[in-house]
Amino acid sequence: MAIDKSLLTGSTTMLILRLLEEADMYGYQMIEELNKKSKNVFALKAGTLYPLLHSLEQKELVTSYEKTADNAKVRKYYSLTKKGSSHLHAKKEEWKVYSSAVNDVLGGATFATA
Amino acid sequence: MAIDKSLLTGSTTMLILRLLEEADMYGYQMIEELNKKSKNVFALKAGTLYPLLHSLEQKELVTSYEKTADNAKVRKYYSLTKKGSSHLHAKKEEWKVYSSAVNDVLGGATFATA
DNA sequence: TGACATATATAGATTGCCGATATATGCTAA
DNA sequence: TTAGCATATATCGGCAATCTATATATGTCA
Repeated sequence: MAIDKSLLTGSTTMLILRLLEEADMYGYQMIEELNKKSKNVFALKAGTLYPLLHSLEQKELVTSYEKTADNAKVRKYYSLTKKGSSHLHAKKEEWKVYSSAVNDVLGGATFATA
Repeated sequence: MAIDKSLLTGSTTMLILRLLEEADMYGYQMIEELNKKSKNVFALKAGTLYPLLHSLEQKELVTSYEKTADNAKVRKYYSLTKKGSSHLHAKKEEWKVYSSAVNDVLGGATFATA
C-alpha cells in the first residue's frame, strides 16, 4: 500500500540516514532497501533522492566515494558521518514526539518504544 | 516541545477533522485544542488554519455556521460532514500504515493499535 | 539490436505550511 | 480613558520538500 506522498515530508532524510547507519550504500540501492524494509510503503523517487543526497553531503551528514562493481559499473557510495549520526538520533527523538502527539490527538492508539 | 514543522505536512487536515469528530468548533478554538491535546507539540498557526478550513469547506468535508457568543462576539463554527468523516477514517488508516512503516525502517519500536 | 533494468542527474511544477500583515472587538491595567 | 493584549478571522507572499519529466550512460537479455 502506497500512502499519500505528503505524509513523507521531513522524514525522508531520517530514513536515508538510518539506512546508512547499517551499511554504506549507493542511491539506487537505498530506494530498493527503503521499499523492502517498509514493505512497499515507501516508493522513493530518484528525482527526490539524488538532490537530497547532494544536500546531505553539503551539510556533511554523509560522505561519498566511488566504487566499481563486478560488472565494471561505477557506483557512488554514501557513508554516514559522525555529524550525520548525531543528526539521525535527534530526528528519531523528534519522530517519537511527533508520532506520539498525533496518536494523542487521534486517540485509541498506543505507542510503545522498545 | 515543538517539532520540526516539516514533519507536520499532510497530517494537519487529519488532526482538524479528528477534533471536529468530537464537537463543532471554531478556528481559534481548534488551535487551542490541538495544542492542549498534543501536549504543546502542535502549535498550529492561524495563517495555516483559516485557509485550510476554507479549502475543507470547498471540498465539503466540513460545513460552517455563525454563532454569537455570550459577549456578543460572532464566531464561525465548523461541523464535520459525512464525507469528512469518511475522509478522516481513510486518513487514519494511512497514518497507521505510514507510521508503522517508519518504525519498521527505524527498528526498535513497536506500534500497537487499541 | 532493441527493449528494459541499472544508475545518476537536473529543471520545473506543485503542495503544505509559515511569517507578516490586516481588521475588528472585548478586557484589563496604568 | 486609553493603550495594550487576547480573541477571532482573513489574505498574501514565500520557502521547503517532493514529484514528474527528462536526460545521459552502461549492462543484460531476448
